Amino acid sequence: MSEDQRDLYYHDPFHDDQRTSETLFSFFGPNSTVRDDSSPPNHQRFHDYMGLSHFFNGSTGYNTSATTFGYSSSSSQQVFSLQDDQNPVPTPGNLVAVTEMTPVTPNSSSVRSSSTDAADDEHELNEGKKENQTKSIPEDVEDSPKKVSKQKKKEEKKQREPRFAFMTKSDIDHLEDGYRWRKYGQKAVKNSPYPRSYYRCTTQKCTVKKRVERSYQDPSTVITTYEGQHNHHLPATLRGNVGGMLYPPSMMVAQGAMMAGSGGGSTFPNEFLAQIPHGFYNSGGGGSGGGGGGGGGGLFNYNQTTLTPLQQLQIPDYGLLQDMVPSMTFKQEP
DNA sequence: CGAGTTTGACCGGCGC
DNA sequence: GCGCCGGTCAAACTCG
Repeated sequence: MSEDQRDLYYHDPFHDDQRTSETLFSFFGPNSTVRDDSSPPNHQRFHDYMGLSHFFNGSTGYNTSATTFGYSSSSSQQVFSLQDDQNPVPTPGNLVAVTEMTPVTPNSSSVRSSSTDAADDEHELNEGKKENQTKSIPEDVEDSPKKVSKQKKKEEKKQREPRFAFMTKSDIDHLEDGYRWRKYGQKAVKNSPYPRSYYRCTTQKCTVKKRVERSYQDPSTVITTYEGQHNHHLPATLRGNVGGMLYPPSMMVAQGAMMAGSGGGSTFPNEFLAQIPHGFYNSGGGGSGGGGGGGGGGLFNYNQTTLTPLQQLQIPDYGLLQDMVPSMTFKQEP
């Protein structure tokens, strides 16, 4: 993995930057510009925050502007939350989560290479790898299609699937998000006692991958990184009609608009929405749901999982959320 | 028996 | 060139 990637995955939102605990939510697209440690203080960075509604409206594609946004999160910690323009407001009981979006500069060299590159290279890459690993082709065959594909690979490598990551307070490593995933690897993470798991969407021809790891600084925090874009709907058969639950018609429309607007689209709203409301859904599904009782003060709880993205998403109020996910009971923290 | 997980090996990129 | 490291593969294994 390149240094840049390391920046993306470690320095930025997940590890080093946790000193500020503001980047609980991170989003990056291809060739993201990496924010370094000399980034402005938290409140300054709120200048760039945007609400998820922007995504829904398609007004800002992840790859067309350098934007960040935050969302409120709940936990026992207190940080601050975003309210209207860049006024970090303390919100007792809420833990701030911030999504950082970084501009996509096609020619940027800040992010490149590594075997995890673009998921659209995946098939080819895998095939190449398979060949390499299982057959160990002799050098003199180098002229063959393999070489060509290698070159092609290199070229394509510069384009990578959009990725976004977020952190959730959870005892569960692999959060349900409505999609079906197959684990294809696990690696020990440097400087962390917790392994990183690699998942791939099990749907045929869907190249979306995700990584799940636990923050070594805050073991209660799970870091999930999505890469790629689903080319299919949520599996309807999975734990009830998840897809239907996840996407209220309005959101589906907004999603479509966003996709069209950003030219090629981002997986962000898709995945993000999948991630968020699913917790609602599950929590409410079986019965009373875990979110009702109060306790540590989550916006909602999913078993031991606390997902907390509401306020900064600029979702107007909890009533709306209630409308979106009727099976779930929401409560707002003071 | 099929689908998913585990795990050791392998590969490629990158820094030194 | 070498070693480190992240990402992936695939055989073996587990589970329902």
